[in-house]
Amino acid sequence: MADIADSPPRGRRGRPRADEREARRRRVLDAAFAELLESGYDGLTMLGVARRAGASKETLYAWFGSRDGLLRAMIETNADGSAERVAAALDDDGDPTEVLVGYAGGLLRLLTDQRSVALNRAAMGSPELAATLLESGRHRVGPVVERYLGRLADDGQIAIDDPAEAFMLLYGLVVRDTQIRVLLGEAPPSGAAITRRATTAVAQFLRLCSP
Amino acid sequence: MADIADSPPRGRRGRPRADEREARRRRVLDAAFAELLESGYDGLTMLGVARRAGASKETLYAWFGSRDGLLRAMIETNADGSAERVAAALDDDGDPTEVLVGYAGGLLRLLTDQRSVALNRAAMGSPELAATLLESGRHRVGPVVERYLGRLADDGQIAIDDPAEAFMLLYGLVVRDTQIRVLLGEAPPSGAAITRRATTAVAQFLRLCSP
DNA sequence: ATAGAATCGTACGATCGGGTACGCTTGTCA
DNA sequence: TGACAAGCGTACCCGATCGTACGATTCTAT
Repeated sequence: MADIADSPPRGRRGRPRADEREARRRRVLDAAFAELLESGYDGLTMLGVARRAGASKETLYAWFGSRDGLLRAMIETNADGSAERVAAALDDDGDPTEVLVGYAGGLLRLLTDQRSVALNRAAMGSPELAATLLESGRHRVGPVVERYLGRLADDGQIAIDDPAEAFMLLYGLVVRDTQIRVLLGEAPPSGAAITRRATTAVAQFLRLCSP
Repeated sequence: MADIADSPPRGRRGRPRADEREARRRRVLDAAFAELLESGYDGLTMLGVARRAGASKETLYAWFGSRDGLLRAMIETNADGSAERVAAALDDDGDPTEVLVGYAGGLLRLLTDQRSVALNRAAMGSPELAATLLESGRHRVGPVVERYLGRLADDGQIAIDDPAEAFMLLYGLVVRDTQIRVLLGEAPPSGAAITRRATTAVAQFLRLCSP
């Protein structure tokens, strides 16, 4: 239902100022996300996006080349934000438990976030998109976490053999099958549930990582 | 590539014997799975299935009513097999560790099985199918495992508060993000990797479930 | 043998979405 | 102020697929 904010006047046309380009692009991507949320991968039509964004089909093709190009742009936009948030959560010299709980909560929130869910669902419908998502998402975030865990191990705070293995363990304890369930239509966990899960998962992780 | 075995002679028509009906139905479902595997949810067309099964479109509509009806039949067929296998794995009075390792391996194999993967991907494209999958899959298997864990707890073999919670913990330790990765196109784990994972996961589970 | 059921093959109508083309409008910049 | 770029609206083509219809064919049952 949520329509686009009408920042540019209704009949807006003509050559835009440079700073408006960026806003326009965001508006189009927002519209695309909204369409994806409401109608799913199949339901995402170029005409629908264009209408919702107050743009024309031809503009979309000029900017993104094709429907897949639009989807790719959406994935990359979303991944950029995710990677930044994860890196920020781990860039903290405080108590490892707290840092990890913060990261774990963020991870759960991220994975069950509306946009991520919609994109993951969409990616299941196209091998190319799936590869893009895997590449720009998991393969970019994993190493960051592994480095952090490696540092903890070097400091003797935890005892692990392999940072990658430890990362997967932590991931499993935190996420379990939550993401799949949400992808299949279950309601995402509440904020309280996320906090609870993050806390117990990190506790279990630390318990498994001490002699 | 794998084409259909040509049990019924090429030009086969006319009223079939009763025992052939069942075989025919399986052939059609097999063909549908093959199409789904190769071409995905969007690529699964009634004509394609009909051709591959050596049947006609009209027959498919007579049997399944619609494209969604066919998909639903596929999900239910697959779920029946899965539920049976899980129940069988847990119907064993032997050493809990061994039983759990057997179950864990079976679970991983199940979740990364080609057909399950294809069906899960398909379900992401349609809320109705997703609900069907969730209902006939997870919601049917979960309670079985929880009952088994509850029995272990009653016998004092493990210390847990809530069987449901314990089930989720075990699930997380076993599966981690394996299913999602496979859904997104990564290669499924090898048999050896599955065994390894099942063993360590159960060990970790038991370690977390003892005072 | 004969009737009739099940099914094939094929054709058909309808809808829908991707992608393209083009004229008209409206800002920006020189 | 005038030229030009950006973009809207709309119409159009094309291909694909769902679902339906119907005659022709071949097997089973009586």
